Amino acid sequence: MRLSRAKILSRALELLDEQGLEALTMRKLATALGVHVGGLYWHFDGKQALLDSMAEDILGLLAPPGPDLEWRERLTALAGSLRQALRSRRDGARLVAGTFVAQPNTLSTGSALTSAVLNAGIAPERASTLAFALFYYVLGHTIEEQARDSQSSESFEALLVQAEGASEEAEASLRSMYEVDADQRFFTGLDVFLDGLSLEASKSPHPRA
Amino acid sequence: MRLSRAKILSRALELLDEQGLEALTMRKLATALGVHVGGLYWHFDGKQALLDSMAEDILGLLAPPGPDLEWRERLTALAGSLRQALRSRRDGARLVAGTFVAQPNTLSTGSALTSAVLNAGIAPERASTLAFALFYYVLGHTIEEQARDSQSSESFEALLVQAEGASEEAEASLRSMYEVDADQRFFTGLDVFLDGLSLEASKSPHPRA
DNA sequence: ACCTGAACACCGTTCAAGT
DNA sequence: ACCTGAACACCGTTCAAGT
Repeated sequence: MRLSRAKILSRALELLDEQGLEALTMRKLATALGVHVGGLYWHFDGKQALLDSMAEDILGLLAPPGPDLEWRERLTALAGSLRQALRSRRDGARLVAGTFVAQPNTLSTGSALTSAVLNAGIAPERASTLAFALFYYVLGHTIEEQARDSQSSESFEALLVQAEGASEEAEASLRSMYEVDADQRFFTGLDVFLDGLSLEASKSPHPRA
Repeated sequence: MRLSRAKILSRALELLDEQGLEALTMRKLATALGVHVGGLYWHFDGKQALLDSMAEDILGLLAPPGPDLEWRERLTALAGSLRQALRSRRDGARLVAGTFVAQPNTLSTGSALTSAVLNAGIAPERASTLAFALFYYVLGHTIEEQARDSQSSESFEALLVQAEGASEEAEASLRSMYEVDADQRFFTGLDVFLDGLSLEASKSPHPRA
């Protein structure tokens, strides 16, 4: 069974789903491929290079929104699709957060977000800044979602008990994370950001679309 | 020289500043303290417990805003102070992102944000969700800021060259991260979110303050 | 060109034994 | 109570040597 970048990559993504980011080691990956560790280093420069490729692969799942969407629907679709892409693999958000790659899919994700923000009527010199702001929100939210997936519900109970002593707000905060489902929390925060964008655009309009 | 939780913790934070999160190992920490590795495990249950304590220590730097501030000023101060706390140590944001602790400072950070959002006039059942949204934004932004600090400017040049081939937007995006300073990017994104909050509050007002 | 085999320089964690 | 000393079970990476 011959090796190849593609084969290594897909096996690595499988391992990620099965065991999580922590357990993804070059040695386990080699064993899973029926090969000695050293062999991997002919195809990839190192573990980080492999992780970068995995992140790039995940961002490749981002669905380009239909071209006839209004800016707000377009940004909602993009942000939702980005979140889904990150959620497609266990620890996907943390994986992407740990890499900073200039590869096709990563760059096109950035430019898709930026052009959608431009379409909202935001001035060019602020558009990319705000596109990144949106990206950070999606990334941060999804990291936390997946962190919760990996946590046993018992340890979350314990956390709640701890919080009860602290303050009303602290307890209510945690409880809402437990009760309100992730989709709703995600889109609630997103909508507030988009409300802000539309207000920003109406203040100093740069018409487009 | 006797060991203690406090001594281990402060030496660990120094090591973090000097070498970064990757290089912070139990063995190096033990050596820096003039002690054998095993000794650390009497004071901390494991490396994660130490990291949790470090995160808790960092969040302890969050300055409580004056009580007579208007909600928007209060949230701006809180978010800015949170960012500064995370930036007080090398890789501070990534450190905090990797922990999910129910300890006093962590919980009080959450409740400070939540009560400030409540003060903005947001309905209680949405306040904590939006407080978290804000938290994710600050965390994500600061992680990226610190990632850039740790990157050589040459590798950033190389990234830009890569991006030039991709698309206009991609290049402009990256260039803006390079040119616009971090403070300005941070508060630009924050303002948009706060604009959204005020709009949200005016739609279904829950008056407070 | 592509992989083996073995080594190098590390890790986190445990635990009997010492003091 | 607090730490030593030593071991266990891992890591990522390199590289001569094989095919």
